Amino acid sequence: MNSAEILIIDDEAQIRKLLEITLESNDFKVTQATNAKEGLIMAANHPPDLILLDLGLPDESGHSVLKKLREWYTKPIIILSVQSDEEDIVKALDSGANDYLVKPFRTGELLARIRSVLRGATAEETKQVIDCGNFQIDLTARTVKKNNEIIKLTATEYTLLTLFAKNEGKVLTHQYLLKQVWGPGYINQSQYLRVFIAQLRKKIEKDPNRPQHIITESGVGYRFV
Amino acid sequence: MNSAEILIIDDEAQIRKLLEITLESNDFKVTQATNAKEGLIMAANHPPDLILLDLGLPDESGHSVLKKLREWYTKPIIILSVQSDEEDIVKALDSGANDYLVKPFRTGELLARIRSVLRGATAEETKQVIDCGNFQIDLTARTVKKNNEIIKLTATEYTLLTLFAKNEGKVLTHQYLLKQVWGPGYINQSQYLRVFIAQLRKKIEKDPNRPQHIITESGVGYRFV
DNA sequence: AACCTTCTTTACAAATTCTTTATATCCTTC
DNA sequence: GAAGGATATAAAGAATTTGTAAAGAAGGTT
Repeated sequence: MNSAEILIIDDEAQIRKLLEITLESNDFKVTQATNAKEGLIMAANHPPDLILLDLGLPDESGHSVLKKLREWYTKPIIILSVQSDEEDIVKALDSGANDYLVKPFRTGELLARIRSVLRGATAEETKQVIDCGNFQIDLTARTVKKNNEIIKLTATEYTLLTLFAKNEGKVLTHQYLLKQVWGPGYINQSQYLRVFIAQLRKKIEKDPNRPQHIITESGVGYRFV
Repeated sequence: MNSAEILIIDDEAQIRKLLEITLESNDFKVTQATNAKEGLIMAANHPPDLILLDLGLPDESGHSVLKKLREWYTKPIIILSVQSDEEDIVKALDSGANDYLVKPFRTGELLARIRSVLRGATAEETKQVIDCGNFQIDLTARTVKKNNEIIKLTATEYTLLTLFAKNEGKVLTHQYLLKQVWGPGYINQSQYLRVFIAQLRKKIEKDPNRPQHIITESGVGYRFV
């Protein structure tokens, strides 16, 4: 769900390992560079959503790397540095860094600061949409669209449809469907199912008489394709 | 050249004076509030470009003030606090603060961090007005206009409407709406919702009998389009 | 104190959805 | 191709949910 990509540019193996574990356990995708040259190449080849940059690199000044990155890279850059001098912090922030943490840093705070700077950048939420060709189910908005028009479904119809969509290709027995949608006490009310299947087909199928999505498996249940 | 307006919310006169001198000598325009209540009113009456918020206010928790501000205020907020606990920092950043400085802070660093967050804010278009075609919601002014005329909405109606506007297209359940607008203890008071939905529709819909914005999703909740 | 605004509660009307019934259609098996 | 069970569909009435008006309560203002 998170899956933002973070590039770590740091020469200390210990720090890189710590960051890797911390970030990956928080659903971030992590790539790593051990020096300035490598970092700049990796950032250019595959621009990440955020860069964690150490100022104390062996081959080039961190401030210089920051300036080079900011010539084209517009997404957030957070500086990690052992230097706590005001001069360094001001210089880094004025060169385009979004934040500056002094090592050793607290991982919880780092994560919060990462979330904070990413908030502005990745404002769009990941939509969960199931595409069924003929129509689409938007799970976050809880709507079903057909030809870009919202189809009105009752609560029960929607529950039934999402149950099908989440088990595409599988045969769902009458008992299972009745139990999931209406509850365990309704496993004998097969007529409910027939009524609601008919209503659903009327709403989503092109030709309800020849259903292409909700297929009946006679004597067993229904299958969604 | 700068002239960005900064609101200081802090009860310590010394800090306020220090900030005032520092900021004004750097071409910022400064306004001040000495407690939470005053701060919220000043921010609402004349929204500044940035807010410096002290967490240790006498009349209300700083975290609470931050949350109230973030309900409508989209520009940068920097926290100044004597608290250096990770818990406080994470909580503040996750509540929408853009940065967090521990007192005593270095003025040069503060200025650099102010420049940093202002840089991002001006780059992004801070959308303060939500256009719903038929009418517009001005989040900074806390007003709703229809045909360029201001519609009078009560506080509750406004909260409900902005909640809808911020989640356009999504179905919001009764429970969610009740929890967000009235609080967790009210999730069973669906009648409140019906009354206020009716009032809102009367005010914003062309034909309240045939709502085009607030759509009811029977058995589930409402959807705003 | 009288007034105004807003919130809360009540009562009933209207709309929607669910359940049931009735009947038609399909499919399998002999 | 006929019989019988399973499935499909329409339409009714029953039940639930939602909409609306309006009265009472609470709080703030003049």
